[in-house]
Amino acid sequence: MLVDHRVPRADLIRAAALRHFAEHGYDAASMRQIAADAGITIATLYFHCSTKEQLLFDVLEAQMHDLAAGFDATLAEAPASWAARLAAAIRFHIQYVTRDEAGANISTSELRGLGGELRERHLATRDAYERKFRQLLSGGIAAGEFAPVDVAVITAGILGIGLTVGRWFRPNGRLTPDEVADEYIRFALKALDPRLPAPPVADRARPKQVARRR
Amino acid sequence: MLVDHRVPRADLIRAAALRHFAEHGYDAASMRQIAADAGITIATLYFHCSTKEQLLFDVLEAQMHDLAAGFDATLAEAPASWAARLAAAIRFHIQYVTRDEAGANISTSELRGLGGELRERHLATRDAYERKFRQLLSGGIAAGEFAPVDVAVITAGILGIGLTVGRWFRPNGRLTPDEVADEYIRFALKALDPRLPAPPVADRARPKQVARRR
DNA sequence: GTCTATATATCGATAGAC
DNA sequence: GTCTATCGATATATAGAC
Repeated sequence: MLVDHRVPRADLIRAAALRHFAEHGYDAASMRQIAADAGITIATLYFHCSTKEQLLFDVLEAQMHDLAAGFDATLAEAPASWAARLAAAIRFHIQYVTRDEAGANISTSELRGLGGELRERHLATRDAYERKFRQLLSGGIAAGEFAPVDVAVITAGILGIGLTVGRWFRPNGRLTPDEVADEYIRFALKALDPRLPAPPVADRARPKQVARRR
Repeated sequence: MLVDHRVPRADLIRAAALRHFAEHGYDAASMRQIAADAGITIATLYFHCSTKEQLLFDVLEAQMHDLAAGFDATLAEAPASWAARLAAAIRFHIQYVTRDEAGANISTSELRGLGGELRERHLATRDAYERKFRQLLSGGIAAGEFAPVDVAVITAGILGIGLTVGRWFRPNGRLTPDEVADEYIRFALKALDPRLPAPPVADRARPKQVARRR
């Protein structure tokens, strides 16, 4: 009775799929192995999902909605200043991607597996999350709490940092997720401080390009 | 005589492989299609390379050596100040990943295709490039031209930005590669300016975590 | 060096019994 | 809902003629 019916099968399947997509990549992941990991056969797996691509879509969407919900919950209790809110958002994002669960962030790396309408729909979900981050920057700039920057470019940079942190971070490494977040928060808030002068634009002489190997 | 023997076959094969690995990913890329793209059959392809994994290794190594050579050439003619040198390095990196050639940076996304010794060897090549970047930061800090930061973390962040720029940048977009580089250079140099005070450490209260879907 | 033909394995997806 | 068995396509890699 109290065995394991408490976790719906669909969630078991998504969890298994996430592990395999994250570890082997979408194309290399096998539906047979995903099914085995979820304790069923491939035929049963196909009873629960229509195609491999649809399964990837479901996994990515569930993850992005999870991320967005955590973001909202974090900001709901964050202090009022724009700097504090951006700091809380960065810290949440870093903590999310440094969880030791498999595949904390495969939305970018496995997006190639999606095509057509499913791809468009997931990109819209991703954009919605990025827009939340952008509004933190543009709001702070409008309020005079941040120095003016190119909001789209800097937002992409901050999210890009988070994306790659998930790749190199190791739970037993030198720093904790909080310490990593501290470093990036300090870096970003100093760069965004409106009271500080911007450095002179650096020499824009084109760097020397060596011929690429063909 | 002056037909196309000027480009060695091995280079044609690597270029075709790079295109397919970048576009479809390592696992989804087909050796038959790579061969066809290079104007030969799969049997001829296997005459020139031993395995698909070895071909990926060769492609990634050629690209990293290309990147490192460009980096060295850029710094060889960069001004003496650490800020100017870091700016030149960032600009070079951004310009490299925003080239419209296919797969300007697949070293991270397709690393999963390598295992065992080949993986270790390529990681060593990658580390060598990252070390060049780290030395710009640690050198500037030691000289008092940069504020003290965690060199490994900030270097990873800067390279992470570059990695993701290669994903969203579009040649006909709003900004040129130089303008994108300007934005990140300004951001980084301001954050690293030793004459400016660091912002107060942000509230480290743990962000609220919602339960993840299973 | 390049080809045709093929060996062998695994893939995604389905049919149909229970 | 879950299974066994299988279809048809495609994959990497190789054998052997030229």
